[in-house]
Amino acid sequence: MAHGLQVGDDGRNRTPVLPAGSDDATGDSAPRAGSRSGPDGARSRRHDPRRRERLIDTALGVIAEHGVAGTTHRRVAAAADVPLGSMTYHFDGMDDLLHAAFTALAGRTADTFDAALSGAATRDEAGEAVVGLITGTALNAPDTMLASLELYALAARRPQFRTITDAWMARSRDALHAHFDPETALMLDALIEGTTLHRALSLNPMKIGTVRTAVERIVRP
Amino acid sequence: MAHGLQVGDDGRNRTPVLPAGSDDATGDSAPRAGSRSGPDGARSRRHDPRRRERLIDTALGVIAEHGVAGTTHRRVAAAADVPLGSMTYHFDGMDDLLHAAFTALAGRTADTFDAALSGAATRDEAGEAVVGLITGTALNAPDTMLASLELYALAARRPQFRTITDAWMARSRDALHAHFDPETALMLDALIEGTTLHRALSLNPMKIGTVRTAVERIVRP
DNA sequence: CCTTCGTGTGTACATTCGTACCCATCATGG
DNA sequence: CCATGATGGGTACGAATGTACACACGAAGG
Repeated sequence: MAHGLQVGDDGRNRTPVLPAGSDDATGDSAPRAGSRSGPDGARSRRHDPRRRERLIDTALGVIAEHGVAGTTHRRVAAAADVPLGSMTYHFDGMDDLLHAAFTALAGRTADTFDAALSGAATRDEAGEAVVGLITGTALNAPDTMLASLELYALAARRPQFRTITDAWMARSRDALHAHFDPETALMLDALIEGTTLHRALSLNPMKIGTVRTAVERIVRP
Repeated sequence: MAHGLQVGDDGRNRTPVLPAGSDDATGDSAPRAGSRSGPDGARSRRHDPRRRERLIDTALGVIAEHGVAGTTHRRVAAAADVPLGSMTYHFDGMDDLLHAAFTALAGRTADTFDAALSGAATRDEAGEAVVGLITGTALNAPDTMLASLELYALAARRPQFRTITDAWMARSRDALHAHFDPETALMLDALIEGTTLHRALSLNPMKIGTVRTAVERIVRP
């Protein structure tokens, strides 16, 4: 059972069901053999615990590469090397997959945020931690940045995804509140957002020195 | 002729073509009558100069509402009340439509930017103009904000759209350079981006006073 | 040992999409 | 007044997608 997705549920059967692979049987496929393999060649066909988590990770990669638009069950399944049917088993639908993927993304990013800021003892160290977040690899990994953009666009349009961004932003603000007054935290948050975005899109990204100057100016009392 | 789209080109004919509306003829539609109308009821069937521009405008609205993902020829055509075939006539394909739409969006936004900043005489006035841009209606119209997000996501993934964002950002920077040193202009640009984004996504958007404080801190020498 | 049920897999189907035509119609310019 | 080409319009077709099943397996419990 996954997600309360029940299998033989409400008694409605749709079609009489044909015996086996009777009439169409596309023929191509050759589904066995090489693919889906452990180090050994032959078997390794089943029993994949944590497959759902693996699918979520894979989905984030697909989202980053192709956008929410280009994220299809088939593409994610192929990238994770699982059969298409596995998607409908583990997720209630496309929205469920997207929701799970973006929730994971927001959670990890917020964790990174928390970790960087919780290590700072002084206000100056906190400022430098912010500089590190903006210029570091965690927030700027192309996959993370691209997927975040997709989440923003999605959340802006579909309220059901706003809860993810809301929770994310709340966690970011809280992490900043530990070191800065509320207003400054808000401004810093916006600066981080804009700077990260610009660094991702611009051909010649802002120098780290400029980032540091900007942070210093914002946090300067 | 539009865009070198030639009509009877490469000699391959696909199917014999059936006489008129023979077999499928979905039945619904009722394509004449009310729709597509000027103020008068009956005719008004053709001659629509500037249709291409109208389609671009409509496409921006569709992009804002449904995202690039949900932007289809059929949806744009329906929204603009033109037949589907008109899309392939005026645009070489989906990418051409998107490119035209986002180019128009970037141009208009940059115009707004220029206009606001060119009206400022002093550094303080320029700062207040920036505050006005962030909190004003032009950049924050939901359609503009949403479409911009879509453009960012698209440009981040497809280099052919980067020229649009690059030109846009260059114009923004230039407008700021008229009043601020290059480094400050860069920081301001990032701040504008992040603040606008946060204001669009957040449930309780940053107060205008906070925006003003942030701008003042950044431009503070 | 055998039953049973959660997990995994393969495939069909309705729907929607981009695009490519072919035909109709009007504005021009001779 | 007519020929002509640009413009507008309708529709068919292959491809891709989300989803729903029907079947296959294998570990847990008797």
